[in-house]
Amino acid sequence: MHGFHGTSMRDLAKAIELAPSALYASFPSKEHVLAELVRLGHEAHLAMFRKAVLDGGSDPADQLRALVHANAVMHATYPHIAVVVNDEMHVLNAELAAPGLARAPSGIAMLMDIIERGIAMKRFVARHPMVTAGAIGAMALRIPYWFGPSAGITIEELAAAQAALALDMVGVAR
Amino acid sequence: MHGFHGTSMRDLAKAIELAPSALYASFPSKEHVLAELVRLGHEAHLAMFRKAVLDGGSDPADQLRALVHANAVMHATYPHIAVVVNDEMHVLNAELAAPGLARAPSGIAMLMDIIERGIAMKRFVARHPMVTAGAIGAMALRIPYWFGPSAGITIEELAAAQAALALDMVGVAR
DNA sequence: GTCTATACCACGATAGAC
DNA sequence: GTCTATCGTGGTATAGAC
Repeated sequence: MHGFHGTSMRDLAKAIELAPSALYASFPSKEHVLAELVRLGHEAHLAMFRKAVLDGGSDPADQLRALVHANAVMHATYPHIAVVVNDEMHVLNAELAAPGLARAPSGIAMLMDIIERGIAMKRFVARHPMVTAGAIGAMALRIPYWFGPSAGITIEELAAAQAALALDMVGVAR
Repeated sequence: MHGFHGTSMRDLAKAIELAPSALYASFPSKEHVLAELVRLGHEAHLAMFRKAVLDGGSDPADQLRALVHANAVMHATYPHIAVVVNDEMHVLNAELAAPGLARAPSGIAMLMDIIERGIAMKRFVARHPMVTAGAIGAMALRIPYWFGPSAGITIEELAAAQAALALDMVGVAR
C-alpha cells in the first residue's frame, strides 16, 4: 500500500513474523524481493492472456472480449500483485527488471495484434489502434484503485461491462 | 519519478540548488511540500473541468467530448504534476490531504453527472455508468506513463482519439 | 534458517551564525 | 532566507551464535 520505498524490510519481516535478518536467507536484497514478485506476476499474467486468446477462438471480437474479461477478473481478484507488477516494477534496475520486461511486451503486443487483425479483417473500425489499446489496457490497470466489496457490483459484472466497453471502442456493434 | 518516499529533501534541494535546510523556510515538512503540489494540481484540474463543461454547451455528448479532450491535453502537457496528484496523494495524512480531497470528488462527479444526464435524455445508452466513468477516467490517468515525443502522435491527435473513444463507450454513434 | 546484536548510512528536521 | 553543522531515527544489510 505504500510502495517499494515506503515498505521496509522490517515491515516485511513483521508481516510474516520473522526477524528482519531471516529474510536475507531467501533474498539477497530488498530489490530481489520485489523482482521475484514482479516475475511471478508477469508470468501469471502472460499465461492468462494466452489462455484467454485461445478461448476466444478465431474471431477477433471474441478474442478481445475474452482477453478483456479475463484481464479484469485478474485485476479484481489479485489487486495487490497487479499494483506491484504495474506500478513498482520501474524501481528495479535494468538487470533485475529483465525477467519481467521479457514478458511485459507480450501482453500489450497481443492486444495490439488482435486490434490490428480485427481492422484488417474489417471486423473492427478502430481509428487509432495504439490509443485504443492503451485505453483498453488502462481500464483494467485502474481496477485495484476503486473496485472492492463496497463497489456494489460483482467481479463478473465488472468484467462483462469492461469487455462490452472494449468492443464499443473497436466499433463492434452492440 | 521515484515517488514521495523515494525522493529526499536533499534531492529537492539539489534540484533547485539550495541547501536542504533552506527548504524549511518555505515548508514546515516534506509532507507539506507534497500537499501544496497536490492542492495546486487539483485546483488547476477542477478549473479545467469546469471550463470544458461550459465550453461543451448543453448537449451531453458535446460536454463529454470537451471534458475528455481537455483532460487528455492536461495529462499529456503536465504529466509530472498529474502523476503527483493522482498517485502520491494517498501518502498524505487526513489533515494535509483535505484541501485536495475537497476538490477531487468534483471531478469524477462531474463525469458521472454528464453520463447519467445523457442516459436520462436518451442521448447515451451506457449500460453501466460507474464502470464507464471509470474507464473514461482511466484513459487519461495512464497518459503520463506512455505518451511522449516518441509516441508518434500529437497531443491534439491523442485528445481527439480519446474523446472519440469516450463517445463510443456511451453509445453515441460515430 | 532463525535468532540477537550491531555496523553503517541516509533520512527528516533543527540550531545557530550571517 | 540562506548557509554549515549536526542531531536522532530508522533504513538495509551483516556477523556470529544456535
